[in-house]
Amino acid sequence: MRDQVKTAYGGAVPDTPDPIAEAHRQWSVRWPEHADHMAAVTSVMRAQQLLLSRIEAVLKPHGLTFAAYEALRLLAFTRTGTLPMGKMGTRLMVHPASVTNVIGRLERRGLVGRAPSPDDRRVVLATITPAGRDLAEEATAALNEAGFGIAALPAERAAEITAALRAVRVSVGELAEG
Amino acid sequence: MRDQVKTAYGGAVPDTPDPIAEAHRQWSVRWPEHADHMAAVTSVMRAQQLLLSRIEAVLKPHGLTFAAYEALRLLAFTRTGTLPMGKMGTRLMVHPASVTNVIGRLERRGLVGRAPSPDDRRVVLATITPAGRDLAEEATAALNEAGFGIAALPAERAAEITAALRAVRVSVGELAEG
DNA sequence: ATCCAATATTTGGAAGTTAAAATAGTTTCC
DNA sequence: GGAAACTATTTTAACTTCCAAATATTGGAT
Repeated sequence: MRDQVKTAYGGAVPDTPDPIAEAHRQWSVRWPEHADHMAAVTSVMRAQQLLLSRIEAVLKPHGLTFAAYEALRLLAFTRTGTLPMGKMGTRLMVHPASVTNVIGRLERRGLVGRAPSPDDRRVVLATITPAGRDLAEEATAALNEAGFGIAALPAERAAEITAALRAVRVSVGELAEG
Repeated sequence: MRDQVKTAYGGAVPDTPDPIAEAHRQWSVRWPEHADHMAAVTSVMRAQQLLLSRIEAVLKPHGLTFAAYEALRLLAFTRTGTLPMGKMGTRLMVHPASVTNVIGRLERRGLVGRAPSPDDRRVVLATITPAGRDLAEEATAALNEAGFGIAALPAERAAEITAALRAVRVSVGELAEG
């Protein structure tokens, strides 16, 4: 079992002990006052990449991408299983066109239905079907079992991440201070 | 100045005080032992989305996407300004096909050159041009000025994020414990 | 010398993203 | 009652990413 440098996208092995620490060092030489920000941003990007690839690997056997899973879960979590397209975009923080796209694919698979709202005919209502509910439940169980790709991480460490990143969301104005 | 719910993709305003806290509550009801992991992962995804959109806004006037910037910066940071395509993929942690793609675009704009390696004819060497170097320098200055999208965040908070996320990278096996 | 397994890159295709324009329906306000 | 302004969704087009398959090239084993 050699320590080869393997495939390198999803689950990867860099050729430097810690590429981010290395970049931080490089930055410190020329722009010391910005090195911490650079490293934080790079860390977020890299963590997202790692987590996304693990999560999509868990979801793949169920035929879902992360985007599709999020949409399905959102619907499954509402009492009626129905939500206007626009509302979904807001909740998921994605572009309306992305909602159209994802829901379109889910619809073709019979996991959600689509119908114009009786109240406002501009509005299109997406509704999760029983099959969609089953799949959402199934996929959620799989993700939980897999600890969302970070099962090995103690819960306290996970909570620290949430807390540390709340500062970003506040700083960017998504959240009120709190 | 009303508190309207605005555009909602790039820089967004959710319709709940803190959507992640809300999701954590929901999760706690049914899967309490996984709620922290779910929240951490969701936080990373959301932070990445927010930061990426701010960073791309800074880079846009310079005609670069974040991916293009990273590739250019990587080349600019090597002494010779030259790297094999494969090596770039490893360093940037992206799929080889993505490297082909990005370098192709940079090449068309005269920011990098491409040439087969004299040593190994399977290998293609990408080299940054003087114009590429200038642009990289310029874009880096812009990013620094913008504090990488989190100028408002104190450096200590930024460092906390890097530290907290190092745990993820370790847990996933990208990094040795340290 | 040759064959075969590994390596490096590119191509083609599915998915996702965004911005901008098109379409349709609703509301507001004279 | 009708024009103008606004809102919701979809379409289109341009990018980006990844995967899987194809194409070259190399290097080691026979």
